[in-house]
Amino acid sequence: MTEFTERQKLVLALIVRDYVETAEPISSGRLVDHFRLDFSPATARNEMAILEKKGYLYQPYTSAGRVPTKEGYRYYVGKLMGDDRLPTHIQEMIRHQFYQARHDVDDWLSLSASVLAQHSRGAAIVTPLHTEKARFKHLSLLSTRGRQALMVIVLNSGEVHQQTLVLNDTLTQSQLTAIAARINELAVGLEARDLMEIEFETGNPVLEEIFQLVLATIQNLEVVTSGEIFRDGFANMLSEPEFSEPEKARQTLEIFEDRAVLDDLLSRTIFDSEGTGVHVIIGGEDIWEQLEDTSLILASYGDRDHAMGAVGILGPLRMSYSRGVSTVRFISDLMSELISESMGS
Amino acid sequence: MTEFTERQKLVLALIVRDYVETAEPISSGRLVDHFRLDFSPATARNEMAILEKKGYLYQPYTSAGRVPTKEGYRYYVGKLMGDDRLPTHIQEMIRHQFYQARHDVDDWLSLSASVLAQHSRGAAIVTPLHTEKARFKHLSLLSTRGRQALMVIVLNSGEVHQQTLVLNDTLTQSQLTAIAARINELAVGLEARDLMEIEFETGNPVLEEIFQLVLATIQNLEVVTSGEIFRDGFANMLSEPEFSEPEKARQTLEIFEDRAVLDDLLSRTIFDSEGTGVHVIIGGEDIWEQLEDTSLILASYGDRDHAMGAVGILGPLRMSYSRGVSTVRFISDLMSELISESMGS
DNA sequence: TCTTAGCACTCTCGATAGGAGACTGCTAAA
DNA sequence: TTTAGCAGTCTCCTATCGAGAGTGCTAAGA
Repeated sequence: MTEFTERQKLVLALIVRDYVETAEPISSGRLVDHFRLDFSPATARNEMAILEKKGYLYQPYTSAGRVPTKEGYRYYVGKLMGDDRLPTHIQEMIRHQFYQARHDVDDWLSLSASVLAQHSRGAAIVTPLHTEKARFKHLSLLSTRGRQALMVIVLNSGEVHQQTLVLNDTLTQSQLTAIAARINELAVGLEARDLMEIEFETGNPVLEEIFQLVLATIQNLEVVTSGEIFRDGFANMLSEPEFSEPEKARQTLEIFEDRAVLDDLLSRTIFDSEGTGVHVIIGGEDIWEQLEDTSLILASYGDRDHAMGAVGILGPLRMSYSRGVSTVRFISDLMSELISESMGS
Repeated sequence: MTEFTERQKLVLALIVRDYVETAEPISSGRLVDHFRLDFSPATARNEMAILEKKGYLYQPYTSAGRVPTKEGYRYYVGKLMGDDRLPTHIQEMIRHQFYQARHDVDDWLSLSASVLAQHSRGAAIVTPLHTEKARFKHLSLLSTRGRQALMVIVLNSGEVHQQTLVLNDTLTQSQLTAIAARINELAVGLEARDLMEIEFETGNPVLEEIFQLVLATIQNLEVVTSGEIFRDGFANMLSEPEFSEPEKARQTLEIFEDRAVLDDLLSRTIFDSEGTGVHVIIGGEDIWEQLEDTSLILASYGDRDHAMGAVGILGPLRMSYSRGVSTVRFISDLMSELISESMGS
């Protein structure tokens, strides 16, 4: 990678910052003026020409100001952007909101989405906790109505999965409790592949039916990212000028609504990263074509030994990366902290 | 209400249908031509002038074609629109999809949303089952991780509510099971107000803490529409020309993302209607100002004696009401049928 | 060698104008 | 009561033009 002089880096950084705010191409005059630089517009123009030749800036038309390219954003995020923290009073405010909702972990998730959306002004995405290795801990069966029963499976990681079953007969709660107790006895602590080995001497068909369902559910858990994805704040994005063409807005919203794409992105974030760092995906990084005009800032939370989830935001290329990264980082740290706290000592 | 001649009704109906398709003001010439009417454009113009004077049509500008007003749509939906059914092969297709997902009632909900969105080409909204009178049936406590425990409450209606608790101490599964058993003993069959009367002789603080939470949850259930709302297909709406101005799209998306508004609308639909009919809310009916430019088609499902939920779609005023109504009606009937079936005999 | 003033050049954007085309309402005849 | 004919109106498209913004280049200055 080509290296730049300090002044070139400064010019690039300022153009990114200014463009993110104004959404208008930045001219040499404006740059020098607005940031009170100690060199002249002509010098700035020379630097900008160099940055453009190297592919970090581009001109919408012959005599317009400059706009960062994807490469420009990437360089900015990687090398130029300081790692800001959220201001302390905002951190306090957010913490306060979370502690008010302290009894319900699910509330934390939707609260995360809402806080992320509000502070980053992008669209927020949050997934619940999820483990790779599903190890059976406990099963509960609840009679709900008629032939319906709710099956709740708890895994060792603390991950909860549930499903409403429609059985062949109506069973009472005590019958269901008995069946659940029997399965718990046999299956506790086992992984899916071990569960398959269990032989049933009982000729009880109901028990076997339910057991098969438990088995299927656990196996399924190891493959698919489970649970609901919490979303919020897409409306924010429609205010951005890049979505004034409805076709572009539609395409982006389709990504946001499409579980398949999100699952792919999020699961890579959760399991592929070494550290707990924040991932910034700018313009799809030439892997996801649909994301050409959008950027994502993603981070995982939880801990590798138990279960992890992901939080993130989605915005136009021209988004405030520093605000986004600091918000996402803060929320993911906060979630990790809350979860580890609630695991007790 | 003023009555119209048959021909006036015909003209109104055709204008609505044609405008819904083309999104362009309908001229007298186009109308006669396209529908091969046996009167002349001049006659059509006269009728259109009358319909405009009565407030059912309007002209975007002096010499443009006509567009239906909200009143026009309302008259069309109320008196002119036939009650079409979905084509049989589509019905079969949808049924097939539902029967494939027959083990999980929650899947039915998200499937409903997806099917509604796809067939109506609008944005779909689906709520889970909900009762007005919450009567305690069964409680289950599951140890998940550390101090966290999952509380699952089943009501007599079959409605399930759950919450992750963060307790003061780490409890084992068997301790939790014992506590749940104790509460079940005391509380089965009671309503929230009866639950409040129970006196605790036990000096067990953990039991009392959990009991208070159960109580709070049940009381809460009677007030708030509970559970997640399933949404899908907002991207469809962005293709409509009425949302080419991003500001309008943003406002509409905000409604779609805002639980408060949806809860209001949906709970009215569930509990205020006499029959199981389909409600069409056009332009907010002068009650909801935010809905001025949108229409909703809503219906409830389930049965009044147990629990009900709502399904619906949201679209621009210029939406295909006949397709919308037939889709919503079919889905709500199908859901009712599936749920009553699964209640056994 | 690096920086900067000066200047010609390019391109967008907004305003203005004009004309084609689409529909209407009205009038008068069938 | 219906309809042909017609004048009138308004939008929308296109073309034109000038102002303004910003650049790249050149040549002079530090």
